[in-house]
Amino acid sequence: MGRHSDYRRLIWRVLGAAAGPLSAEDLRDALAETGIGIATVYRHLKDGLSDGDLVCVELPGGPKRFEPADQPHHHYFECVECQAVFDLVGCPGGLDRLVPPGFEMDRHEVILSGRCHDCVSSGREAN
Amino acid sequence: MGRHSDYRRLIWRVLGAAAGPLSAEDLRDALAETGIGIATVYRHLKDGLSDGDLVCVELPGGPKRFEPADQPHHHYFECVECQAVFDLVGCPGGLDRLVPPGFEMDRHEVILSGRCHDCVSSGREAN
DNA sequence: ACATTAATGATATCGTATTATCGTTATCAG
DNA sequence: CTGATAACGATAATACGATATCATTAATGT
Repeated sequence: MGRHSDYRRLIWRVLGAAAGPLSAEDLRDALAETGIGIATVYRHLKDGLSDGDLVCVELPGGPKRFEPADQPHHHYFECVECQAVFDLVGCPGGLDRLVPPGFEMDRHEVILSGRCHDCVSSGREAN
Repeated sequence: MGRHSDYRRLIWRVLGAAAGPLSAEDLRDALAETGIGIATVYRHLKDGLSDGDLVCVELPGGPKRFEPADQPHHHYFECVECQAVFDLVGCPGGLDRLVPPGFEMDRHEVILSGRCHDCVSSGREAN
């Protein structure tokens, strides 16, 4: 095997412990001490997608983010200050009544945005 | 004045008649007969944003889309077949209860996806 | 007619996220 | 030790949306 075949394990561990989906850069930063290169991060993320272990989350105006595939249906909160994305629990009902006649909905996404706990309590302000 | 100062009017007319927000490319295609260039489209869109006449809508994995600013709060349906985006009327309630303690929500977005009326009735299938 | 100005189109350039290339290095088998 | 293999890092290349540049042309005023 190659030099550090445990990078994959490290990435999985970081993703598993995260409060929400992480981007490739987030992961590289989280593992900066190990000296991991961005190419390696993308490689493992790609493998994870093919293997079905990871899912990709796209939010408006940001890079692709990734999280373990074995999570129940949920949505996201994006902090406008620190750009972090947090998983939310639960799902609002009543979405079906928004669907126009003749349309067929098979997915939905709910994205809340505002300031996260840390940014609120540290008083960071939008400018 | 310049050659065709009515491009702006044309763009506004197309946006006003559209079933949802349009991208710069959508607009160029809609006005293809006029020979409008993509630079002109972007120029007028940019002006519209500065003037507050237009708003920008970003959906995951797509280009920026634009629509008139004088519309009531609403959400979107994106067709996975033809990629068109449609305005929806109404807004599901109960989003506040998704906000974790200590977080402050100031915006939300709801995006439904599936197949639009035309793609359903014409039998186009996802592959 | 002539000069001025503003709008335009072609295209070059940019920014950013992502992927591909390739030489290097660690690990392992014989 | 030697050769093969797989993982790696640096970085070149790509994709694509958006912007900047610049010469051209239409409308306007004189």
